Amino acid sequence: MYRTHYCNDIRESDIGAKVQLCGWVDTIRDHGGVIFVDLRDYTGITQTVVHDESLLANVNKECVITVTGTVAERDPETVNEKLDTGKVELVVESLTLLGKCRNMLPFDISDSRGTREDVRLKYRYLDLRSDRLHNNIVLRSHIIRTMRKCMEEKDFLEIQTPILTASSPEGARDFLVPSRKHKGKFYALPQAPQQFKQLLMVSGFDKYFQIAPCFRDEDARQDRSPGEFYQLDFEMAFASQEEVLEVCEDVIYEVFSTYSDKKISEKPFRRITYKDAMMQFGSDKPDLRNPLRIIDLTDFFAKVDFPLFKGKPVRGIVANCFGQSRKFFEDSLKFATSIGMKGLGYLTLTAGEFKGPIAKFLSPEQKEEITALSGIKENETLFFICDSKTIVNREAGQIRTWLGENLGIIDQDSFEFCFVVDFPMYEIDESTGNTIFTHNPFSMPQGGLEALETKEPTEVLAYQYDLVCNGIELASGAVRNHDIDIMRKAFEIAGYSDEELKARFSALYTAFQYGAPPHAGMAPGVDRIVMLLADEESIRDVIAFPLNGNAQDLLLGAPGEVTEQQLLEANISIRE
RNA sequence: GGCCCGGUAGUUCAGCUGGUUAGAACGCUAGCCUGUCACGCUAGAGGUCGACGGUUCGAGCCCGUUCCGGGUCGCCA
Repeated sequence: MYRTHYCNDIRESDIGAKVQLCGWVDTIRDHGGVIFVDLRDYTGITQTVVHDESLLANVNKECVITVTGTVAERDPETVNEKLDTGKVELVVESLTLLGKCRNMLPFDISDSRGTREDVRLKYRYLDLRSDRLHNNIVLRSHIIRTMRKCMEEKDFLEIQTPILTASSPEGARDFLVPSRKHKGKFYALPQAPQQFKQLLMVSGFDKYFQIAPCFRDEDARQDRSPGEFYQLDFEMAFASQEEVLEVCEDVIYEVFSTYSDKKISEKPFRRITYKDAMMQFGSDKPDLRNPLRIIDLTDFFAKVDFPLFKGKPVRGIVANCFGQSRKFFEDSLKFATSIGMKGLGYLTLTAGEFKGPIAKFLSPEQKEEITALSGIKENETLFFICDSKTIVNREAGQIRTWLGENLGIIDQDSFEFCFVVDFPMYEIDESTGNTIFTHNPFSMPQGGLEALETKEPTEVLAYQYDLVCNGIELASGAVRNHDIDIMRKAFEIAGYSDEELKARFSALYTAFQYGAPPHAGMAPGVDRIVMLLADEESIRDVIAFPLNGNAQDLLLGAPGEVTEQQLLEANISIRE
C-alpha cells in the first residue's frame, strides 16, 4: 500500500520500472518547472523529480509522503556520487501527503550537534532521524545481538531478575518505589542483579547472563548516564577467575572485531595487577595506548641532597618533548598546578648534559645513575612528580595522560584492552580512618580465612578484577565469597557485626548455608561499549531516550507530579 | 551539595565604554528560476534580550536575588 521499494533500493537495473517509495522529505530544491525532492527512509535517500508544482502544495521539509513514479537514469553529468542511488532518480507521477510537518523544526535534522542538548532531548524523535544518532541506535541493537549470540553459544542461560526489589544498604543511592499494599514500605530498583545472580548459582543454574538494566540514583558524568544503564551481566558456578576473564575476553573481542576496523588487542588481553597499574600508569584504568610509563624514583631521591624531594615519594616520566615550545612546558606546569601539585620539575638531556632547575643538585655519579634508572635518551625530558603517598600515583597518572595527549602520542586508531586484577580487599577511609571495602564486599579474599586473620586488612588482595579499554572501565567482576565463615570475618573487619550482616544480606547469608557452589562473574557495560564503537564522546548519544544530565526525561516530563489520589494510594505525603 | 561558565529571533551566535528603531547566518513565508543535490536570487514575517528588583536622564550591557542550562569536584560498594 505504501511502498514497493526502500529509498536505498533503486539502482540502474530498475530504470523504467514503476515503483512506490515512502519516507520523509529530506530537502526540496525548487528550480521553477523542475523540483527535486530528496526522499529519506531508514535505509537511505532517493532523489525524486517533480514537474507538477501543485503536487507539492503543503509539502515541506520533514513531511512524510508516499510517491509513485518511474525510475529514470540520470544524465552522466548530474550523477551524485555521495548517494548509493545517485545514478538514478524517480520521476514522480503521484504524491500523497501522509504526515504533515506542521511546525517549524527546532533544529536542522542533519546537523543537530550545535544545538543545545536540552532542546535536542525535548525533540528526541527528530534528533534520532539524523544519520549519526540513527546509526548509533542500530549499532547498539547489533552489538546486543552479538553479545546474546556469544553467550548462548557458550551455553549461558538468559534469565530475567526482578526490577522491583529490595533496597540494598551498600553501594550507590537507590531509586525507591513506594508500596501501596504495605504502608510506609518501599521497593527499590536494582543497582545490579548482584544478589539474584548469586542466588541463581546457589539454585544450580550454573551459567547465567542477562542484558540487565541497572538503576543508580547518582549524578551523571560524560561516560556515566544518570539513573539507568545496561550491563551484560553474567555469572558462572564452579568457575575460577581465569575462566570468567576468558569468557569476557571472547565476547568483547568478538564484539569489537565485528563492529570496528580499529586495531584490537589480541587475546589473551594483558593482566595487570592493581599495584602495578597504580605504579606504572598512576591509575586503575590505564590507557595502554599511551606509551609513557611512570617509574619510581623515591629511593634515588632519598640519597640526593634536594630538600623538596628528600624522603618523599617521587615518580618520574620520560617523554620526548624535543621541539616543543616554551609554552608547552608552561602549560604542563599550569596543568600540574590545576590538579593541586605545587610544581612540576623536569630535566632535559641535551648534548649529553642535563638541563633544568634540578640538575645542579645532582652529582655526576647521580646523573649517571638516573640515566640508567630512567633510560632517558638524548633530547628527552624526565618529569618529576613528588607528593604524599596517597596522591603521588594519581598525580603522576594525570601528568602521564596530559603528556600523552599534548604530545599527540596516543594512537587514536586502536582499542587496547587489559584486565586489572588483584584489587585490594580493603582501604582506609581518609575522612574517618575506618577500614572499608574497596570494591565489592562479596568478593573472595585471596588466601581465604587465613589471609583475613593474619594479614593487615589493607594488604589483603581480593579476587576482584576490571576490564579496561583505552582508559575506560568497561567491566567489573569478582570471584564471590560463598563461604559463610570467610564472609563473617570479611564483614567483621569492615566493622559489621554478624547481626548486621545477617540483617542486611539475609537472603545470601541464609542461602550460603544450604550448599553454595564457588562462583564468579562479571558485568561489561553495554552503553560504554557502544560509545567506544560508535566513537561518541557522550554516552547519551548511544541511548535512544536518555535522561539529561540532571536526570530528567524532557520528552515525557519525568520526574513529574502525580495526582493527590496516587499519593494517597502510595501512602506518601510530600514534605513542604 | 561546592566551584567555574552561560541564558539575546525557531536554531546557532554577534551586540563596542551604558546612548537613536537590538543585528547576522541557517530555518520559515511569498515571488522568480528546467538539472540541482547544503541549489541560487529577491522580498517579508519573526524578539517580554530567562524572571524579579535596584542604580541611572537612559540598562541587552552595571549591581542584587532567583530560575534554567553546561562543565567540574563530591558521589558512583
